[in-house]
Amino acid sequence: MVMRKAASLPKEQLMEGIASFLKVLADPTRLRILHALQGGERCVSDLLAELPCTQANVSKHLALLRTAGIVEFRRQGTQVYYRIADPAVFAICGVVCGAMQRSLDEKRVELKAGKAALAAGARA
Amino acid sequence: MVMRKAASLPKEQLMEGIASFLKVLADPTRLRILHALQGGERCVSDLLAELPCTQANVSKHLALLRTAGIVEFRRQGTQVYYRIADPAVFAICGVVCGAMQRSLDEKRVELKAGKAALAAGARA
DNA sequence: TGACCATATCACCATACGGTAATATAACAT
DNA sequence: ATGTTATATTACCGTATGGTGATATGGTCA
Repeated sequence: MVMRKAASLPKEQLMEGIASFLKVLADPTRLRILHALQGGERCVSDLLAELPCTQANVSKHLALLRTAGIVEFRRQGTQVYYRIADPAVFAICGVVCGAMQRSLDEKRVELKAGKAALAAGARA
Repeated sequence: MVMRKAASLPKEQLMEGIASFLKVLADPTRLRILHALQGGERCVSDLLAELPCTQANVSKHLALLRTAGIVEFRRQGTQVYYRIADPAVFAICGVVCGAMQRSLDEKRVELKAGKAALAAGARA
């Protein structure tokens, strides 16, 4: 039996995919939109009320999130309700926050060590 | 006793922080660098050997990763060895891969449903 | 010192991206 | 039909970003 090469994309393409997914998340306005959607479905005008944004701008960001598969939507009358498609988004943000926290803590420690070294140098 | 306002940044700034952290991750070349570093410390010339990149380019990307606190480095002679500062990076990539996978699966299902609907429509 | 290696930084270009105003589309009401 | 509201799309502008070649910096060796 011939072994199929297990749908593992050329790794090169996987990197491209991860990068373009992350690019969509890597914008403060889109993160604010996702944060607003964390409280449940919202229609575009709800989002407009919560965000300091133009309607065109929000719509553009929503389109991006939509094509990335990060949000889904549903029409109700003239309104369009958006919702998070996969809560993994919040897991990502959580991990990022943790990493940032650790990174900051480390910087703080290094800073303290640096000051101590300087003081020692001054005494010498 | 006066309650301190618990170092909770204005949420606005938190979004900016997460976004700029993710922006650093959201580039295929930098992901390739991180992937190479997953096998342990590498010096710049090692990375140059593994990546289809200019030296200036790799150096620029490493500088970005450094200032974001994603990698750390150590000098040894004329060489500079880089390493991952926090393996959370890989956790993030893992979660992203999972989300992408689910998103693709969903698209596949919708596609199938769409075809079925078309077929039903054709029969009607 | 000077030559040589590894790495970092600079100046520049082309492209991508976020924001906006204007316009288009879609659903409903009259 | 016409008008109105809600959302999407388009065209454009300014800026940020990735890539590159040239140059600078820093360490080692003779």
